[in-house]
Formats: sequence, C-alpha cells, structure tokens
Amino acid sequence: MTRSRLDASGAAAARLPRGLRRAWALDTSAPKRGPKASLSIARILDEAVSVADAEGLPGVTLTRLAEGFGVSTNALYRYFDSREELDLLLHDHALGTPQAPARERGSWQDSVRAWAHALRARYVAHPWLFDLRIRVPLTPHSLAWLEMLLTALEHSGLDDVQVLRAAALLDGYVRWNSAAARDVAEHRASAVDGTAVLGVIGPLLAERGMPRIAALFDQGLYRDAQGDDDADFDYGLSCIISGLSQGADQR
Amino acid sequence: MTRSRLDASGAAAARLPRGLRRAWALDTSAPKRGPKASLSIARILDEAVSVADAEGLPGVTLTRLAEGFGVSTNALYRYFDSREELDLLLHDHALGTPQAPARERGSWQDSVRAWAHALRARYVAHPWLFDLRIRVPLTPHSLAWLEMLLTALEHSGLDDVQVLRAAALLDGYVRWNSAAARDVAEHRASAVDGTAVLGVIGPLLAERGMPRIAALFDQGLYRDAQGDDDADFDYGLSCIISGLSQGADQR
DNA sequence: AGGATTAGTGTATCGCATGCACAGTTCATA
DNA sequence: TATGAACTGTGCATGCGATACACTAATCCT
Repeated sequence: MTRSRLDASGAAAARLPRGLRRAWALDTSAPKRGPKASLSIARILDEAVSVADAEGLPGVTLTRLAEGFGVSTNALYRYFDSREELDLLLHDHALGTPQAPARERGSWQDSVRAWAHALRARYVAHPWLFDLRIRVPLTPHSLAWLEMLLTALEHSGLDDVQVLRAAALLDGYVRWNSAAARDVAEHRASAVDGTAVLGVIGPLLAERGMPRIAALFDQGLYRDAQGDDDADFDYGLSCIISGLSQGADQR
Repeated sequence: MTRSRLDASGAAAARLPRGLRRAWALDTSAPKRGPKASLSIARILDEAVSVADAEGLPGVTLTRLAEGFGVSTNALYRYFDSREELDLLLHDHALGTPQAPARERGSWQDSVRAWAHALRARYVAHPWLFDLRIRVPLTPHSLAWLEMLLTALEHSGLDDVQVLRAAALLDGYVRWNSAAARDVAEHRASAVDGTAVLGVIGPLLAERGMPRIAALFDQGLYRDAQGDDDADFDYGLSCIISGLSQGADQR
C-alpha cells in the first residue's frame, strides 16, 4: 500500500492517518499483482461487529477474528495497520448510515427528536460502541449523523455558533444517556446483586452526611426506575430541546 | 483480610465487592500481627494520581507504581485485589470531596450552575478520569457530588422523579462536555496537525452529501472554536437549566 | 518459645498486539 | 514466456501488563 495506490486526492491525503484514509475510502485502486486477498476490511468489520454484539468488545481480539476466518493473526494486518485503526473503522462501521434526512413536515423540534431516537437506537443495538475510545471521530458515518442533525436544526433560528453548540449538546446527550443506561442495566444484571449493594450502602449514606441520596435509596427510586429508560431519555431530551427553543426565541 | 477484619456492619458488607468495601472504609481494624505495612492504599492512590496527571492513565501501571515505591509489583496486591479495584478507588480518590454545599442565597439555578462548574474543574484537573471506565460509581465521593447536586435542586419545584432525571442530565452533561472538550483539545494538539486533516476531509464533505458540515469546515468554525470551551459549556448548561426550569413551571 | 498472621519477593504464566523474515502467488513487462 | 516486482499469508519471537503461587521474613498473641 504505497503512495502509488492513492487516487487523485492522494497528494494531500497522504498526510492523513491511515485509518482515516481507509475510512473515507481514499485508497481506491486495487492491487494488480500478487494473490487475491481472501478477506476484505468490510468482512472483517462485519465479523468484528458480530463478535462484539455477541460477547462485547473484549471478545473482539485480533486472534479471535483471525480464528474466525481461519487465517493467522498477522494476516489481518494486511487490512489495517493497528488495533487502534481497526477500532476507528469499527466505530464508523457500526454507526452506519443515518436514516433519510428528517421528514420535512413537522417542527424542527420534532426532527431533532426523531434524530435523537434514531441515533439512540444505534447505540442500543451496539452498546459496546462506548467501549471504543474514539476521541474525535472524523469519519464518514459519524459526520453523516452530524449532518442530519444540522439539517434538523436548520430552521431552528439559531445562529451558526449556536447550532454547533446545540449539535454538540444533543449528540453528547444521546451518547451519554445511552451509555449511562447501558451501564446501569448491566450493573443491575450482573452486580453482586444490585440489591445487596444498595442494602449495605443505603444505611451508610445517612451516617455520612448524604441524607438526600439516602432518602432516594429508601424510596427504592434507584431500583424501581428500571424500565423507565425511554421516559428518562425523553425527559432529558425535552429539557434540552425546550432550552434550545427558548434560546432561539430570545435572539 | 478475612471476615474477622470487618467492623460492625461487616455481616452484610461481606457481600459487597472488595473495592466498594475499601472505598467506603468498611474494613477498619488494622492487622495485629505481622510486619507493618510500608505503604497504604492512600499513598498508592496519591502516587497514581500524580503519575496520571503527569503522563495520563496509560502511565499508571502496577509495575510503574511499584517502582515508584521501591517495592515489587506484587507487593501492591496487599493493598487492593485487582487493577480493576484500583481503578475504582482511583476514580473516587481523584474526584475528591465536593466543596461545601451550594450557598444558600441565590436561585437554585445559580446553585446548579456553581455545582456544574465545580465538578467540571475536577475533570479539568484530572482529565484522565474519563479513561477510567467506571460503570456505576457507587463510591463515597461520587455520591457526595450527587448529594450536593440534589441539595441544589431541592428548591427547584421538581418532583422526586424529575429531580433524579435532572441530576442525571446535569451530571452527564458536565462529564460529557468535559470529556469532549478534552478530546478535541488533545486532537488539536497532537493530531497530524488538525489543519491537514480538515484540509483533506473538508473538500470531501461536499462531494459526499454533507453540505452543512462542509460549510462549517469552510468557515473554519471547527478550528476557531478553540478557546471557547467555557462559553460552549455555559451555553449548554444554560439550555439545560432553562429547560428544567420550564418543566418545573409547567407542573 | 511457638505458631498464627501478615508483608513483601521471585518466578512463571497468560493474553494480546505487533515486528520481521520468509514462502507462496500473480501479473506486467522485457 | 521467463522473470522479478508487488502482494498475501505464515511462523516465530518479543514486549508489556496483570496476576497466580510458593516462599521468606517479620511481628505479635498465647
């Protein structure tokens, strides 16, 4: 994979990290000599997604993937340069293409709401996405989702800077909320029996100057809140949208 | 560290994961026989924080810590059971005690704002906290911060369920925003020169059906936004608080 | 004094990413 | 049509981090 494999935009693209080049499909030309590749990055990513969906990200190991394909571990390095790059591609791959641009009819608030629910669905489908530590995902699908959000915000009346901030806020909310919901759900399912934990910590709270949390624990709010994930999500989303609307009005 | 080392609350506490027991200082009694410990979990945590502050979390390695103390790696296992437990304790340790309860005077909105800024300051001081993957931090300091937030929300007029949701929303916002700001800052600083990346990707965006992001890139909004972290943070915070206020009014 | 406890050491293992040299393929060109 | 450059995949080896285990040494209760 030398410079010669780069297409037209190659000159500048050469300065991009390999992962981004691959993510944007900037290395187009297929090799002309040598054996045909038995795999493809796409197949590898599909497999990785399957494994991750089934066993979580820790199950996604180069060794594991290679076994799945019946090749040696190092063979995979023909398709990406490092585990880190694989992670980046995996992230973008699992995120997928956002659904068609928000419907024209309806308020921008509704569009944003729809966007948020759609993105959330992706995270629910691939909860391990949060275990991938992708700092700044300048990848096609990531940005495509952002583009959709910007579209939804187009008639919000917010100025450019505000739109950017709103997008960051909304995107962050969806991700954060989804991650938190997943963590809590897992905790409930796996912990040393969540009840036992609360049973011990609850009483401690009052002793240690945390009466309000203690009260919440007593009321069982920490426990019974389960299943209300959707309602929780909508509540926060409404808050944010309502806050944004107000900001837009005040301009 | 057998059952005999547990204090009064020991019977029930025995079901708690070791890490939580230690975090809540439920194992109080000191050993009566044997050599004196040359270290303490507190010293280890202090050291770990120093290393993490200086070199990031990857620098925090059992080997590294042990070297710092001049003991063997395995000696550390006398103070915690696993790396995972160390991480939990480290998280709680670095979070620290929240400052005194929000001032009495002022609106609840101001209290919340102050709380958010205070927590954010902690994350700015220890950016590696986000690299620690603590799912559900039922630890003293974590809950202490939550308690402060609940205090601030006490006169918000929100009902119990809403307060819990508001707390999750605000807490999540601070964490998410701080993490994102850190990631972007790091990216700008270290990337293959952020400019080069944008220079290549920017033109691609228009070609690939993302005109709005392309426009943002053109305007340099992605680049120039730097340094506005505080303003960005306040904008989002205001949105949320304003949204919460509205919800409270409508009740 | 003696044994139970506990701290710290040394050695070894395991999982995982990864570097390197090499063998086997395939095709463009001389 | 031979020949070698361009490629794919293999085997072997290394390094790092966490962690198990067996052992020595210290300390104190009885």
